[in-house]
Amino acid sequence: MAEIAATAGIGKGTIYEYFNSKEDLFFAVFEWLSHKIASAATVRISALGGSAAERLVALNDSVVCSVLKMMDMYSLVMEFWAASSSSVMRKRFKTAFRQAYRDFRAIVTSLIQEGIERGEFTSGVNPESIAAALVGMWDALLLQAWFDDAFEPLKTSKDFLVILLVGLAAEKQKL
Amino acid sequence: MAEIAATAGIGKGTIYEYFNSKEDLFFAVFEWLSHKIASAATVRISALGGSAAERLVALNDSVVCSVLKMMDMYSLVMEFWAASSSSVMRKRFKTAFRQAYRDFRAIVTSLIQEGIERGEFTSGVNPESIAAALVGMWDALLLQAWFDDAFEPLKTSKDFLVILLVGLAAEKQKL
DNA sequence: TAAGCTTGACTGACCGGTCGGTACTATATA
DNA sequence: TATATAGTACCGACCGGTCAGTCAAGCTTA
Repeated sequence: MAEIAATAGIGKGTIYEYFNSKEDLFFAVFEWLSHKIASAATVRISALGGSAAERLVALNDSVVCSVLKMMDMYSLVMEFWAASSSSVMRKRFKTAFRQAYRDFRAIVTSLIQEGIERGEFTSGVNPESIAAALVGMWDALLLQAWFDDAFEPLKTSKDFLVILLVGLAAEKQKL
Repeated sequence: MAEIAATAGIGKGTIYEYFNSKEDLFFAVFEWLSHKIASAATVRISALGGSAAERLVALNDSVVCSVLKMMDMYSLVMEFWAASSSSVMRKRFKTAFRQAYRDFRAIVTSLIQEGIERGEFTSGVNPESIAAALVGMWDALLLQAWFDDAFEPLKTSKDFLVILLVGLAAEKQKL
């Protein structure tokens, strides 16, 4: 807290004018980063033209690139994950994370759903499962990149998405 | 440390007969869990018969199920991630994680590589990218399950794998 | 000058690590 | 066999450092 106050150029006591506790401040940072990532990553999909496949590729690029740009903050994400497992802060963080993941999955789900309705994607697919896996993949590729400088999350995700899109479009080939 | 000693039914000082510091103990737990997960998840793939696709499905089931069985320890994983971002312990944990991910990716990569050589999978694919995404997906689906009791990682991963396998096998359809 | 804002020295709970000491076993010696 | 010595495992009271949170004193502003 002393270090934060010093960095902010205020006295330690002043922090407590704005936050009731260190945990409150920590949670506020979590929400701030959460919104920052969400708004940076989620390009206005509906505004974007093109096929569902094209938009999925665009979303992939946007998510991976924007998180890569703030890779220096990635350690924070891990701190937040840990917070969601700490007995004291668990509830708050767990709830927030659950909601954040649900929201993000919902966006991707609707994009895939639309692809099915348009006839681009096979109807045999469960949009929610694909969305969850994609969201997870973004998370995890960035995590692997954090551990390994040699790892290329953008290339990897693009390669992967190409294959996935072939699978999604399978029905078309039967026509 | 006092609590750990109490739980172990030994005195606090005794811990230091076996570990030099709290961090050393923590790292030992990390290595223990690391091996536990690796050996539990990695079914003897080579011993397993069947096509590459079948073995990929088997691996998927094995990984997801075995981690689900030790879900109560999942919070530990998050603590370890956080440790890899903490300034003091960073190096050790980061290195270990990097290696663990590389090892696991290598297993999956070779499985996919084999599928390509056998002609099951399209040669247009980059095995490493697919492997990284799969490994990431397992990680991230379990993470989402940790946050959300309603989330079904096994079902999700199976659904997803089906679509992915269609994409991977695409070349075959051209024959 | 009064009200409100800001501050950083201070407090007390907490915790990792230490150390003097006990107890028990194994080996060597007489 | 009895005794001495050495090695090993164990213990928990204690120490010193750390840090979130407090509050009386100083400062600013109207």
